[in-house]
Amino acid sequence: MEDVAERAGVSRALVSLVINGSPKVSEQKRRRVREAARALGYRPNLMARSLAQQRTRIIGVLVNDLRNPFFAEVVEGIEMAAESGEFGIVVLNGRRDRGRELTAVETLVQLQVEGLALVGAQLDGDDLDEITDIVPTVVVASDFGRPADHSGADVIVTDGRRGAELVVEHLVSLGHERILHIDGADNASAAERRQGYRRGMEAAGLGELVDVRTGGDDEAAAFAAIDQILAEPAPPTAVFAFNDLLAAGVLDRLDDAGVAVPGGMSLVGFDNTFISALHHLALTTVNQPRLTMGRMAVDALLERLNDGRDEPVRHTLEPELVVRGTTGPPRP
Amino acid sequence: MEDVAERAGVSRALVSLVINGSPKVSEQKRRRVREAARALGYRPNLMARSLAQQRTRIIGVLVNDLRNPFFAEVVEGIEMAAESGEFGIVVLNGRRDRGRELTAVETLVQLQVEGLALVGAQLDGDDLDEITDIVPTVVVASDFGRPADHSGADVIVTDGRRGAELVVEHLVSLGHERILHIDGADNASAAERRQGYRRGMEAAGLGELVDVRTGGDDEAAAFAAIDQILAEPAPPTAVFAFNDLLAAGVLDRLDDAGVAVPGGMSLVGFDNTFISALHHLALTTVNQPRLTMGRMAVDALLERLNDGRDEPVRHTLEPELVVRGTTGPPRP
DNA sequence: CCTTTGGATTGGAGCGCTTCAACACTTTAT
DNA sequence: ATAAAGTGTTGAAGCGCTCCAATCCAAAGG
Repeated sequence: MEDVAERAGVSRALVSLVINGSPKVSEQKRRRVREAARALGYRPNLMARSLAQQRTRIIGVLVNDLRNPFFAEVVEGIEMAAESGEFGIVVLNGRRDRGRELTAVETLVQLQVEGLALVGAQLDGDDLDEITDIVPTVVVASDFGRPADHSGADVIVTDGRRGAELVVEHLVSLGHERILHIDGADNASAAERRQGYRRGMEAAGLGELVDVRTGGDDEAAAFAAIDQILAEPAPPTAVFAFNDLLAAGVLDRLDDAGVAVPGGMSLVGFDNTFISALHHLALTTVNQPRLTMGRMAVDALLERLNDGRDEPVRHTLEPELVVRGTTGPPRP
Repeated sequence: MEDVAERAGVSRALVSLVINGSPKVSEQKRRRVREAARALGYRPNLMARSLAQQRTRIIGVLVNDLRNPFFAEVVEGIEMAAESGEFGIVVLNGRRDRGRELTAVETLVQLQVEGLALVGAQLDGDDLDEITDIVPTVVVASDFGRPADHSGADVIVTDGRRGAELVVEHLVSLGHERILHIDGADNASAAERRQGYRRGMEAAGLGELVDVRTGGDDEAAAFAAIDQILAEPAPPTAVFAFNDLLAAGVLDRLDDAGVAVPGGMSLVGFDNTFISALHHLALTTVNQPRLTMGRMAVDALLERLNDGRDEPVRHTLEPELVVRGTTGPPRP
């Protein structure tokens, strides 16, 4: 910067003004500075600028698992919204590990991000409380189920309970009774969907038949559960899997076992990722508006940063059942 | 930091030493500083630290498209390797747009990243030359086809030419002759695969039948091409798609058109993403060792940063044909 | 001709940290 | 006892930038 100033025959302060597009600089000097900067290949040091300015214009994003297309799309939504709000984002990958998530958050905080978006985080409520004290936070696509007044974080979720209910209703309307749920284990949104499943079953008078098995959040997690289920005397006629990835695993395993879908077993996923739309899977699933969720997350953050809101908000989006080819009437 | 120093009754310099784990600090003061820091909830400002230290220990990662599981996994490989090299990474998403990639690189450079990994970048050779002058760069999973001495960037690729040849060889060995290629349009690794396809066809004496159609890099891009192909008098008996995503689109469209796979048409993808492994697709494809690519990319960067290497290296990994269920003998 | 006004420019302090030379104490060797 | 050699600790400079108050200058007003 020093060099640029010298070459342009002005002070460092003036260079700063030009770089930041201040209106109160004469055309002539502006040109000279611009030119000098180009000639010297000058690029401002973002670190120094942030330090001096006492702000970074960065939103930190912690994502549970980048490989899951669902999260990847939420992140894209966040990115696009941040961009139009003149913010950059820094994405860190928790890789499904709470410890890693914690250090990732620490890194982001030290990076002085102005806001934090936790996408599908595994953190627990206490972690969240601590974080919220430090930096404006929005939780996306996972629910810590805290009373609104307890945690300071904003929450953007699709109603997982309702989504699960829709699934059960759909299956019941097809005539299913033995509907089993392979859950997301300790995944952040697993509890809600479990609950929705239960309520749906009870509402249909099927409370006795509630059956939840431990799954996880990828294809592999489905294998053990399915093997076990098929070995039992009275297997279910329908399986509701925690998410599309898990459902894909279920589908594979059923295929291995020679069980036709939906002829021998109906199957439903969750998330409506592009995978479920592939014709060869044609997975019945529940849609979550991913881009919208990302956008709303950023909006929530910006309201805090720009408009000074400081009570937490919670936006619950409506899930939508997407019926494709993996659900049908139960086998006789 | 000031406050911590005061509370612990020491100088700011000492606090710095403690934070950075210097061995030359007495146990007593170390404890006092630690305690004061905890009590005050002190966290070092990474920006200030980087500024003072004149290094960031950050590797910038620019990725072509986060939604493509292939890239997401390469990024995971990079992340894991960076972590063990005591580096952090910052991931920016180019979203398949050269302009956005350019500004992303600019952002990363201003962030003072110490190294840059371009994953599947769309940038052209001149862009790359400029970037290379500024920061150590490694190009992953895309090839600018520059002579080694021309660009200063390291390159980590799977041999796309060879991969495409393997595909053609496989199809030819099954008896196919009318093998068509739906390419990746102007995607960074499209040219290599096109070339491999051509060479494979020529080597098999099928030079006359070379037929390349414009595709892209996701499912949607396949539709137009397939519709057109099926409308022609003598459709091919096999299609080699640029990547798995595109192949999935082809599969869908063939399905719509009532063409059986592989009975009526054989199909091959590229990348061996988890999608191709789903039993219901069971896509024959070409594997790229994604995690290894990520690791090698970081290694290349670290050699430059830590060991001072400064001539570019190029690592070409061997592709591997993965035969699944979408390829078989041609229809009669 | 002198004062006012207002826009353009600049000096310098300060952002939170690291680092290095210098200093203050101990301990050990002489 | 004194010098030499460690150990721990600190003051202050400096990293690259921003931004405020101060200054400068030219045009306008009296």
